[in-house]
Amino acid sequence: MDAADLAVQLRAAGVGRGDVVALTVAPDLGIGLAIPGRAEAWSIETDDPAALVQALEDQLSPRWGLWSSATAVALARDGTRLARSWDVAAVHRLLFGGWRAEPARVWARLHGLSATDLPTTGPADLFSAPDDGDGDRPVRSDGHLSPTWAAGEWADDLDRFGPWAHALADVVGLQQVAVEQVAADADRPTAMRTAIAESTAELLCAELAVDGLPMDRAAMEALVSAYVGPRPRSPQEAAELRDARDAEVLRHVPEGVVFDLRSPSQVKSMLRMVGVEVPDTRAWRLEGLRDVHPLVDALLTWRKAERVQTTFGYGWLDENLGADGRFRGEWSGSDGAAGRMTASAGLHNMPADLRGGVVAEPGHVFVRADLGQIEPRVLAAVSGDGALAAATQADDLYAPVATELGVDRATAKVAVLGAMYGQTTGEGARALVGLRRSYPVAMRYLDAADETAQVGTDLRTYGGRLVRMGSAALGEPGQPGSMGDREARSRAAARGRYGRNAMVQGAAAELFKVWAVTVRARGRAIGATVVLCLHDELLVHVPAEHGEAAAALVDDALQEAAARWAPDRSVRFLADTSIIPTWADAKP
DNA sequence: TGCGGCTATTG
DNA sequence: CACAATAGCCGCAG
Repeated sequence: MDAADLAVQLRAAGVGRGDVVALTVAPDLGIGLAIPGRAEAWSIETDDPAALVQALEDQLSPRWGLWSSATAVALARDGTRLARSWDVAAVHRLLFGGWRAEPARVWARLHGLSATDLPTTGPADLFSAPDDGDGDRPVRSDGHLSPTWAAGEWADDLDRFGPWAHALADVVGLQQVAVEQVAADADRPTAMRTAIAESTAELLCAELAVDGLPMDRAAMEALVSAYVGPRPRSPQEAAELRDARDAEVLRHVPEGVVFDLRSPSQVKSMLRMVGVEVPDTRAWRLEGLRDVHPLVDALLTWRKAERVQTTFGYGWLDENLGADGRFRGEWSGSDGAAGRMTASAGLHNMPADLRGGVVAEPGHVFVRADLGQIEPRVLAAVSGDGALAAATQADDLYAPVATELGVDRATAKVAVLGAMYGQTTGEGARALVGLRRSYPVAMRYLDAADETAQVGTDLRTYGGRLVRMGSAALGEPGQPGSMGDREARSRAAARGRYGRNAMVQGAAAELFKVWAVTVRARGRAIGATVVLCLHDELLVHVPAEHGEAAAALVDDALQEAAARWAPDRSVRFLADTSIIPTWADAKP
C-alpha cells in the first residue's frame, strides 16, 4: 500500500490535521497505525518506514502517538521530521512523576493494574504467565501488556504491527482522559497544553540527539590544548605529561614526599604539611588562600587542567564529536525533580571557556537567547502575586524589589533567590521579612509547597507535572526507627526546600519548553534549527541571511509561548538575544 | 563490581 | 555551597 492510499483510508477513518494517529515502527520492515477509540488497525509492510511516515506527515499532518522518543530518534536518523506528537512516556512522567515509563508500566497504571510487580520475560515469569497474548493481541488474560511483545517481539511479525499500534492508541486515549482529569480535579487548566508541549519537546530532543551541536574540531582542540597541552601521541607520553603536571604541584612540598592529588584526604594532608588547615579542599574555600602558600595556587591551577583532561579533553572530543563537525549527546525532555531537560556528554556543563569551539557552520550564524530572571518571573505568574507581577514589568526585576524592600539590589536578589531555594540562614533569610510583607501571595505559595513537601505529600506544578515526594533520596516522612529527632527535622526541611524549588524550577522548565518548541515550529520556514537547550537558554543555528529574522522570531516566539503557557498576561518575560558566529561571542 | 563521598562544571 | 543536573576518581564494602 502506498502513502496516498493509506492517507485516504486514514482520512476516511476520521483523521484530520492534528488528530492522533498511533504509530509503531519496525525498523526496515514496516509500520503499525491505529486511531484512539477505533477498532481498526493497519499493519503495513515497507522496507523504508521513515519515508512512508514522512509521506503521511506531509499529506495528513496528524499528531503522532508514540510510545517514546526512541521512535522519533529512529525516524530522525533516517531524515524524517514530525511536527506534532503525543509522547506516551513523556505524558506518563507528567501524570505520575518519576522517570520509568515503559509500555507495560504505562499500560498497567492506566488500566488500574499494579505497576509494582509487572510481568517480566525472564524465567521468574514461569508460574505467573498463564498466557502471553494469543498471538495477535498483546494483552494477557490478567490484563497486563505482554512482556514479550513489549520486549520487541511485536516487530518480528508483520501481523503484529497494527495490534501493537492499537494498544498504543488505547494508551493515548486513556492518557488524554487522565490529563483532562488532572486539569479538572487538580485545577491545572493548562495540563493538556503541557502534555502536548512536553510531547513536542521529545521530538526536539530526538533532533538534538541526531543532528548534534555544530563544533569546530580545530578550534576546540586549541582551547583544550591551552589547558593540557598538545594531544599526546602515545599512552606513554600521556602518562609522562600527567606526571609532569602532578610534579608542578608536588614541587611545593618537601623533597621525597608524594601525595595523590586525586585523593581529597591526601590533598588535605598535603595542605596541612605546609600550614594550610581546611575542613575540605573545595576550590571556593582555597580561593582566598592562594597567597598563603604557593602550593594552593599550584593546586587550583592543576585542578582546572585535570578537569579538562579527564572530562572535557581529547577523549571527550573523540567520543562525541563526529567527522561531520557535530557534537552529539543524548537528550531527555523531562528528567529529575521538576522536569527540566537534561543532556549527556557534558553538553549542559561544558566549561564556559570552551564555548569558543562551538562554531556555526560556514554561511551560518547562531542566534543565542536566554530568558532574563526566569524563575522570579515564573513565580509571579504561577502564584498570581500582583505586586511581584508589577515588578516583572521592569527589565531588571530586582530593581523595583530592592526599592520596595528598602535594600540594595544585591540584597534583593539574594533574598528572592533565597526564598525560592528555601535558604534559612544569612543575608537572604534576613530580608525574608520584607519579602513576606511586600509579596505575600508569592511567599505563601512557596511556603505552602514547602509544608506540603515536608509531610511527604506529592505536588503538582503549574502545568500539571506530578512532583513525587516519596523517593528514597528524600527519605520517608515520619518513618519509624533509628533516626534522631534532629535528623528527622533536617530531612523534612530538605524535602521542603526540594518541593518549594520544584514548583518554580518545574514551571520555568514548562515555559522554556513551550518556547523551544515554538521556535522549532516557527523556525522551520527559514531553516532555523534549535541546536542546544540549556534550561533558560536557546542556541539556534540558521543560514546567515536569515540571522535577523531568526532573532526576531525567537523573541516573538517567547511572547507567543508565554501567552500560551499562562493566559494571565500581567507577567512580562524577556529574552536577551544576539546573533553570533560562536557560542562564546557576546552581543555584537 | 557497585556505591557513597568529594570535586568541578553548568543553569 | 541554598535548588537542579552530569561526570570523573577514590575508597570501601561485598
